[in-house]
Amino acid sequence: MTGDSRTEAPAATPRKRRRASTPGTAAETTRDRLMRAARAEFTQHGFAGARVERILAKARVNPRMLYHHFPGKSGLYVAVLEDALGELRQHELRLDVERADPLEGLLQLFDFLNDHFEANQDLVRLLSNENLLKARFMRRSAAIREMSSPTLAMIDQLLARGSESGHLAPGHDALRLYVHMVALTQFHLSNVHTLSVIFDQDLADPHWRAARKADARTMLRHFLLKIE
Amino acid sequence: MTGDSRTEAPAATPRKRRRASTPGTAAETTRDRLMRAARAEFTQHGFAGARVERILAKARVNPRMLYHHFPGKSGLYVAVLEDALGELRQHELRLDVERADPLEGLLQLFDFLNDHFEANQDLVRLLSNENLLKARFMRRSAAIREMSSPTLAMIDQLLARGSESGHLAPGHDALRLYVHMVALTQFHLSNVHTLSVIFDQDLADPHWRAARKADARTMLRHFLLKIE
Amino acid sequence: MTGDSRTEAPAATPRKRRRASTPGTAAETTRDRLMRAARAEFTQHGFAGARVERILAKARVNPRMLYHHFPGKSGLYVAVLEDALGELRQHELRLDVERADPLEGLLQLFDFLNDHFEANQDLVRLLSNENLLKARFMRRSAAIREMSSPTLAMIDQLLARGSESGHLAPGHDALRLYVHMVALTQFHLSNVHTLSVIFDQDLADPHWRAARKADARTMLRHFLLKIE
Amino acid sequence: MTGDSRTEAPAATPRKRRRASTPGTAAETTRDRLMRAARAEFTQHGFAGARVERILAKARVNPRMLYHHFPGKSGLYVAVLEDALGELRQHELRLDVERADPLEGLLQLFDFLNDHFEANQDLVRLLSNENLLKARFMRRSAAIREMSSPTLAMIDQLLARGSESGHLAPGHDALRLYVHMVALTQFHLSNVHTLSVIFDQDLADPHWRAARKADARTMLRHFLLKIE
DNA sequence: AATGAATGAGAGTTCATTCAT
DNA sequence: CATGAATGAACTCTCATTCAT
Repeated sequence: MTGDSRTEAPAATPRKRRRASTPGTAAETTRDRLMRAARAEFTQHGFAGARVERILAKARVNPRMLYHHFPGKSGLYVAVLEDALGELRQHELRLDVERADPLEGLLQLFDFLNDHFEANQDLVRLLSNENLLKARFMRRSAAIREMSSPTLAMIDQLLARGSESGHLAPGHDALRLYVHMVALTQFHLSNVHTLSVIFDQDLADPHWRAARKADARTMLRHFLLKIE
Repeated sequence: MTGDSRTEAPAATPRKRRRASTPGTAAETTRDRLMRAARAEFTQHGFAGARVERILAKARVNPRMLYHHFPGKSGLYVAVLEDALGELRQHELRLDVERADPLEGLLQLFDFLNDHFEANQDLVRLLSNENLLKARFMRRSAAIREMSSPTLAMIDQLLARGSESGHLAPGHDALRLYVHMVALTQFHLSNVHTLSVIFDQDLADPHWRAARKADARTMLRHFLLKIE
Repeated sequence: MTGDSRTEAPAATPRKRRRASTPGTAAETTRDRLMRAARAEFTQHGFAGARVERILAKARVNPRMLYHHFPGKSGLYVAVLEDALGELRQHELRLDVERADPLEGLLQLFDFLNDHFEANQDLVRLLSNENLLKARFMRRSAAIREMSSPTLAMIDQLLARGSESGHLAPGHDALRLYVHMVALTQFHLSNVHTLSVIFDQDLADPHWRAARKADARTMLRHFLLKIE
Repeated sequence: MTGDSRTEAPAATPRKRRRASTPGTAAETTRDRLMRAARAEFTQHGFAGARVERILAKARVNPRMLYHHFPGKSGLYVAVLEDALGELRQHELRLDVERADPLEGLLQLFDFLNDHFEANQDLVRLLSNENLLKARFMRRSAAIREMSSPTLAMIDQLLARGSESGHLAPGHDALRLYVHMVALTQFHLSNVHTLSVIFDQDLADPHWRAARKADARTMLRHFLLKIE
């Protein structure tokens, strides 16, 4: 562990800084290389399992440089977390909430979440790991709290319009709905390996995933429309 | 935090014999103390973050004894994992699958899972961590695979009887259904801290949890009954 | 290390004690089993590399029993050493020194040494290891010093008779001759593995050994007969 | 005890580069200090008996640095072994094989070996210990095999020239001859302590050694010239 | 903006031996 | 004559970080 006297200030702004950072290009900053390497390392090994030395080697960077750009291992970890969550929030907001059909809008959100998590399993692993740390680092990042709020507002709006127009059942709660959605789009990813071993089936198989998604989507639609 | 004051027979303990172990007695064997301490430590810190020294201290046991009873840190970890999963499987099987009404049976399973995970968050954290390790250790345990197989069979049976009698929609798949159930009973737990921070609400609140459970239960019932 | 306050008394008499000890038989004393196991262990791993636990396991004996029969690891080691050397000396004395032809007698001794070492590589390894320990343990054993003296006397006698009769060159020294003999019968054994690796040839091959022995024997005969 | 104040280039150092290393200078690199300390430690205690901690203390080096420069205890041990054997081979090759009189050449080799081993008893002990380990580590070192091959070739050449010219007996084998030579130059060293104790005489005494060497040299000359 | 050897605390593991029974 | 769990010191090795250059 490190001490971490950092309390608020987001040591590393997660948005693109300096020349758009085209990854893979030779003209990648030392800082960028560190971030990329760190993301891979933290994703693969979690915070405690991650090795600074491996990050350094992968980024082909001198130890001193890490401590020049970041406060230390934890600082780097926070930066990576902010970066990954930033990407999620940034894309999430692209939905046209104002005019979309409420049911369709919500299902679209579901689809987006499903596909984003499947495409960015880094993020899923980072979040899973961060929860195991009891959100110790996330808690300190103002940036993360700020970037999350719009989502619930959007859902709220869709639910309101939907229940007003009678297309959606009333009484739904935005946060709860969001949690259900994420549960149904993230759980099978944050547990692929264990589930695959336990039940001796490959849950990473695209067909299996497609069937699962269809199930989940159906479940959600019925839930939103529930009459009874 | 987690509750587990279990003293019962550890379903999965293929290692040493345990001298009649008089459950509930104060006389706890060294091995038992190690297991309890290890479970707490691995639960709290994950495998990489766990410290053998702390386990030893908590169990008031000499370093050598750990290696007398277990092959090492990993061996101890696997034993803990088997123990925790064993408890789940053992109780799961107590459900009366044979005679229960299919829908009721499945919802009963849902209730059981929901309550078991909420009562045994140790297990949830262990599984979450083990997945981050890509099920590296679980993969070695035949015991875990074996103890898990009856679960799907049980669900299969209920689904079959339900669709035959026309009470349940046909075409459901046992594994997929189980994954949905676990998603809807585990996700909010394996992400409490992160979600609570991100949305600035306490997802550990009993009322919130009760409401969430009701939602999930409804969602599941509709899904099972779906006619469309 | 252990302390070893033992200075003189040979804790363990190496000669057969109790019922002739027929090795391999079920009626083998605990002490015998310990000796057999210890000899194998010390032979294979040397003193520092030997593990008390392995000896215990191999002898199927309880730790306490080792310390009942021996003062500890070192005591056991000394007993093994005495035992192995005792066997050598005991056989060596069977030559008829009084009447044998001097040259033949000495060559017979050479043959005996050659064959005994090849047949008892345990002993060779034990001696090699003991020298690495600077004869630390051997030095303490009065038994070993006592059992060795007859050999030189025997050689002396043969050399004397041989030089008197003119059959052997004069001026030979018993100890030096003995050292030459042992060098030429033991070295290739106490270095088999290294030499085999270094020169990429199998020095354990019986043909190679036979040729080597013939060489050595010739060398020795010429040496004893040298006129020049 | 052993003398080796060597500061020359370590013939066998296939690892890190050594910055021009100005031989003879007081400025000894960390790696050099480690090697020197390790050589002393492994020589004195063998591989199993050697303590990394003592090497570290003697070299005044931080634990981490050992593992920065070497793969671990075994790696360090192998490096020491290569170093010591490298010195032997390097000097061995300085003999003028091409032009020397065959008999003189071989006796010169004998003299060199005798003196080198007496002066570098480190090497003798290392080899003896390595054989007890069944050449486990040496086997991994290609460097050692490579550096050793010229030796036999050299002997072969001398034997060939000698038997052609009729000065040496025909039928000699290079490897066997080398083994005899090393037996007669190394055995009394790799068994000094045990022999000295067993026969209660000081085999380290220079006079004794000189007489022994003379004996061995004679023995070898006669062997090479043998007509019979 | 960059280097790479150095640090010391602490990681997991293993040792020969002894205690309670 | 026998058990096997217990001991604590010491083992090899690894950690995130910083120093001298």
